Amino acid sequence: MVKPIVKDSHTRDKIFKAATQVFEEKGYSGARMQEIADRAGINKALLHYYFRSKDQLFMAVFQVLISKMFEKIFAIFRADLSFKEKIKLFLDQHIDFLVKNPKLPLFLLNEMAVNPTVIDGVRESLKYGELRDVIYEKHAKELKGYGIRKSDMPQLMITIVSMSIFPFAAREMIAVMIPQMIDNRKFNAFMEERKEFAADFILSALKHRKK
Amino acid sequence: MVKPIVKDSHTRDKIFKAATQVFEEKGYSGARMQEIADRAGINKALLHYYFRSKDQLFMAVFQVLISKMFEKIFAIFRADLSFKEKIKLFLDQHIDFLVKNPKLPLFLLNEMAVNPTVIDGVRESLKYGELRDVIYEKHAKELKGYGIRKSDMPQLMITIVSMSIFPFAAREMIAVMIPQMIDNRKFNAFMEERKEFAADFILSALKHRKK
DNA sequence: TCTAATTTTGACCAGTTGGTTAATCACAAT
DNA sequence: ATTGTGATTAACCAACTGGTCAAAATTAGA
Repeated sequence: MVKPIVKDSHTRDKIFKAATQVFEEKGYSGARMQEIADRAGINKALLHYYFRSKDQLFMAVFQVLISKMFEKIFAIFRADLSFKEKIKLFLDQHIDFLVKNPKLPLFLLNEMAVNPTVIDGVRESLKYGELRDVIYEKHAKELKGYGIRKSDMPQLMITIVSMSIFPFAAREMIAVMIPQMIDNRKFNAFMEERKEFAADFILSALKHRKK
Repeated sequence: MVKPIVKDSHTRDKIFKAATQVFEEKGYSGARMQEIADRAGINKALLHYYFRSKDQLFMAVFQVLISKMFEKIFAIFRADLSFKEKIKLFLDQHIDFLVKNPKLPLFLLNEMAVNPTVIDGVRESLKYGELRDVIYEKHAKELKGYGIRKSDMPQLMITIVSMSIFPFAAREMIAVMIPQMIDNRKFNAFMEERKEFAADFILSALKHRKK
């Protein structure tokens, strides 16, 4: 039998999945190697056999997760559509994605804030500068019609992205303030509703913008 | 000399401030009692003299911070102004507040997500249900004119609040994607700009809303 | 089947962490 | 000065945590 390029991918995978869960739930400093081992159904020593240290395991997980998140966002904005259509597509697809990965936003934002070192390992996957220019060039006419200058792009992009991300990051706070939102199905229904609400909101804002 | 009601408030205060700093920076599980003691310039044992345990110290800090945050938000929305004016006032004052407390949003959101127990200790300070109704009743006419039904209020309120909070929660991610934002002054200028941008954005969206 | 490499485990270790304790210090009241 | 009280400290401890290691189990190849 051919020697596999990576060590037994079955066990490695179980570890990786367990680690992803635990890190997302508890964050780096709250996560325990023992718990990851338990959830993977293996010995703690085996964890260090596949991933030398907690840091290395964490970085492996973090890199995959942040790539997942950004690939999704970038792919949508790179598509060949009008800006208006892109906004709709973005809200639709990104909210679908986040419903399946509800803990992702807060996990990524928090780890980056608490330990900015993690950023060095992923700077490459996040070259947005290029994208921002591409977006503006591509839609210059449409956006100018809305009174959006190139210098307004950061404000606009952050606003759009926050529409989908923020409710997930603020999940618990929302649950406290609107008790029926504690129920996952209710919250997901709220996010389903939000696809249309946010698209209408953004497009109306753009159409009617002063200046 | 009169016996003070609370133990020496000077030391207690130094501890509380140091704890606030450390918890905000590292989160509960990343914070170390030793570091808090060091920053307060005292012995670690003295920490436990004033606050029995890490949990107790944390809850004290957490409660004060979450109250600070919500009092600010609630106070503004309770004011006697038109909805339009409230939005402007909110963005103005809340962004000013967050510029002075930039780590607050992510800290609160994350701790609530990682350890939902903390919520029990502060449910009282967060009775929003009442407020939502008050807001809608008070501005029913104005909001109906914008095509906002009572059932849309959560979508709208979350959108408004995210305008100020999200950029602070996503501070590091923004810094990665827009390198000049690494500079604090640039970021704060961006948030200053955002006051007007967000107000225009929201009000235009409302005015021009379909349905 | 035998052997060598790989995978998995239990036991163990050193450093860290929250927390305790008994002693000391500062100081106000007698 | 003495005494009593609260504030502060150094030293210490038990539990936890990431990580190691040598031995055992499994697997693949000759």
